Amino acid sequence: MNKREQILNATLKLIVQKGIESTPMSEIAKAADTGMGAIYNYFPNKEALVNELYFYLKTKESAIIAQGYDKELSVKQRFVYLWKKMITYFLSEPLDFMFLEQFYYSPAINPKAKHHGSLYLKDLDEVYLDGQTQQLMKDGDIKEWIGFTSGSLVSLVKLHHSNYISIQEETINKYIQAAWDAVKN
Amino acid sequence: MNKREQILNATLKLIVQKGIESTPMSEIAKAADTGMGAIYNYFPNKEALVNELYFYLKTKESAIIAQGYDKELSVKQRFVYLWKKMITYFLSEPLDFMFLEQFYYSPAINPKAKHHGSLYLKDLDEVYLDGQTQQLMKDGDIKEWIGFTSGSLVSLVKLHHSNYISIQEETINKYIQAAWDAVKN
Amino acid sequence: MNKREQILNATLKLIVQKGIESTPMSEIAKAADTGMGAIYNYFPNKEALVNELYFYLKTKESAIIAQGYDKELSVKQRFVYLWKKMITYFLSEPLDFMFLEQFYYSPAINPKAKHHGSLYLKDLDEVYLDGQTQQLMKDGDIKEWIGFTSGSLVSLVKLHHSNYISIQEETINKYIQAAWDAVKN
Amino acid sequence: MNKREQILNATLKLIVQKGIESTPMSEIAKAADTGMGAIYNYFPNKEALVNELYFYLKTKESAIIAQGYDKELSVKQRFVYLWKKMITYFLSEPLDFMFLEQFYYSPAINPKAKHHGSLYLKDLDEVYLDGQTQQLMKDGDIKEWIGFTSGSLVSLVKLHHSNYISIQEETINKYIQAAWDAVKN
DNA sequence: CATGAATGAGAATTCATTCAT
DNA sequence: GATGAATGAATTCTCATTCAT
Repeated sequence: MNKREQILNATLKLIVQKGIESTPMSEIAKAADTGMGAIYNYFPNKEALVNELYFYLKTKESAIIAQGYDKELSVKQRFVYLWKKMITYFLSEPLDFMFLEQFYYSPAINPKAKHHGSLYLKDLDEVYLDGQTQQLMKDGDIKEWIGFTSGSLVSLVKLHHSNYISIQEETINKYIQAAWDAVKN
Repeated sequence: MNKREQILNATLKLIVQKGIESTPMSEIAKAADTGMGAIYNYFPNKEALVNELYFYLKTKESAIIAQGYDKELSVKQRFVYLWKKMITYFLSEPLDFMFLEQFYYSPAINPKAKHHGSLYLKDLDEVYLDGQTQQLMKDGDIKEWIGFTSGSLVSLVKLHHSNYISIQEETINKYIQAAWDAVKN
Repeated sequence: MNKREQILNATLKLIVQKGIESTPMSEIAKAADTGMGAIYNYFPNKEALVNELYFYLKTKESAIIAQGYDKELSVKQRFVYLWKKMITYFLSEPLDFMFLEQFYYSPAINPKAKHHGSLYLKDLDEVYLDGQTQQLMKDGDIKEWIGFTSGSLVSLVKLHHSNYISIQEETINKYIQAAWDAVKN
Repeated sequence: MNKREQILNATLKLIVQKGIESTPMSEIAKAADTGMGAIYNYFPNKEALVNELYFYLKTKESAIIAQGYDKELSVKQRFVYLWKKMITYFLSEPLDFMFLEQFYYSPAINPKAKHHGSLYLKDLDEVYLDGQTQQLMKDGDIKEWIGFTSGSLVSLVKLHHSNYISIQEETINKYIQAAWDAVKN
């Protein structure tokens, strides 16, 4: 892990725990094991650091979800594959998940960084498009349907990380099936 | 509107627009049309103000959703009624919605205020319980199923308020039907 | 006790315990069992209140010390009487003593109130003057000698109220005798 | 003089002149020729600053009084030496003296800092102990006797710095002799 | 007269950012 | 490049004083 990533990860951990404004640059420096000045070699200021962190995590998320993805599978198989990848990732990386959730609406994240949020949807777009073309899935705006599915599944992760429920590996499949029931024709 | 609510509403508006830490108490006072000191007569400090705002909105949400609710209706009718009420409320009150979403995970909200979040679920609980008893709905943890449904629908509101999509009255029914398809047997 | 004295005594207690600036007018009002506005009927502002308290205590001190004083007694008898009166008073009224000690030098007390400090010395002045005239006591500036004696005895009260020592009734006489040894020819 | 001492001395001067609460940190910073933030590198907060100042002056006092002290001298010589050193120091450093006097009882000084007050008494203790052993001085609690002597002499310094009297070099000896008369057998 | 809510100036403290080393 | 002490603007919070009731 290079110094830039050290800084990003230290920032992630501290910000999720204490919030942006309760996390001084000095503490980030300490946690990243550098001096404060060094941070300013990689990021022009605190705001940029936080925004780049958002971007960094979104990119990471996309990469992980797309990993091992096989375009040749059936619509339903791809549907299950992608959503399962996402849930698994978010369950295994609470900090990543909580940061992204918490700052989705935050004015601390500028629109440019936020926009990147939709990049990973390309594969998903295709699945839903194919699903509609093959009459397997309900008609309508694809962005809306993806949001709909995503919301239901992410919601479970949210409850899990809030300690209201404890999601098990086997229940994931059940809920992905339900998500499919919602969108299928 | 009494002074306490004036302050809460001014706080809501400013915090959603600019974030907690970019909203000085002095600006809240100005927006609420009081002196700064008056705020401290109602709330011991800024943290408490934000937490009470969270609590206040959760209470408001519960009240609005439960309004006009008829326990005698069928499971499906109650399902539709409650979720529609929620979506309509969140679509009509973007500030309320964005605040609650944004601070769900925030370390700025303490667990006590957060806990209140689940209070309004009593009616929903009943619907899902009845649904399972009558074999109309899939088995499993009710909290999980409510989270699942809620997530899918809230997600649409989220996209709407992010200007990615524009939800119309008629599409709401379509998505509530899909949410039903997900949970029904 | 009239309201003015209620306020003065509440002020005394709170200020000795917590200091002037850590004692808000609102707390004084509460302790004096009045509203804040009432205080401003008796004292134009906080500074005046504190200064009048100083003056009030100095007057009280003078009155108590002079009480039962008999000018016809011998120099030594009067010396013992007055200093014993003073020590007894200061031992029995820790708050009075601590306030006067603490604010002797304080810039919070203006010179006019402070000046009053020497009023009660009239009787003492006479004792020392008579003592010098009768060649019983050492020559020199009377203010200095009174200060000298006063310092030694007050110091014991100070140690007592600081819990470093515990002065007993019988030891008072011993130290007044020593104080006499210091000034006698 | 290092920055820490610059800050302590600026604090001393301002606090004696205007009192703790009328001395903003910003003014201390200006007087110490630093930024406000720098003060907080040396002292965690204002209260700590004042307490450390008390401790600093007590330590300074001890050091100065003990300077050049010769344990081999007679009891009386040592008695005269130590008290003269103390008076001379307090006469030459009005700020040190007035600060220590003013805050002896102040709730602004915590017991820990105050406790240090008695450390310098070790040499004095010995003098009084030897004096009693050699039957030169009156019997009784040594802490009380030291307080007694100290009080009488300090009182003169107090009057001097209050401009009620003007102590001269030659009169010091007179009063130390009187102090000796008080304690001698 | 008495009350105590409201005001807002003023203080302590924090922390992003700079820059001498 | 890296460091972290120093800066001082900005923020939270307090509380003396006023004044409508």
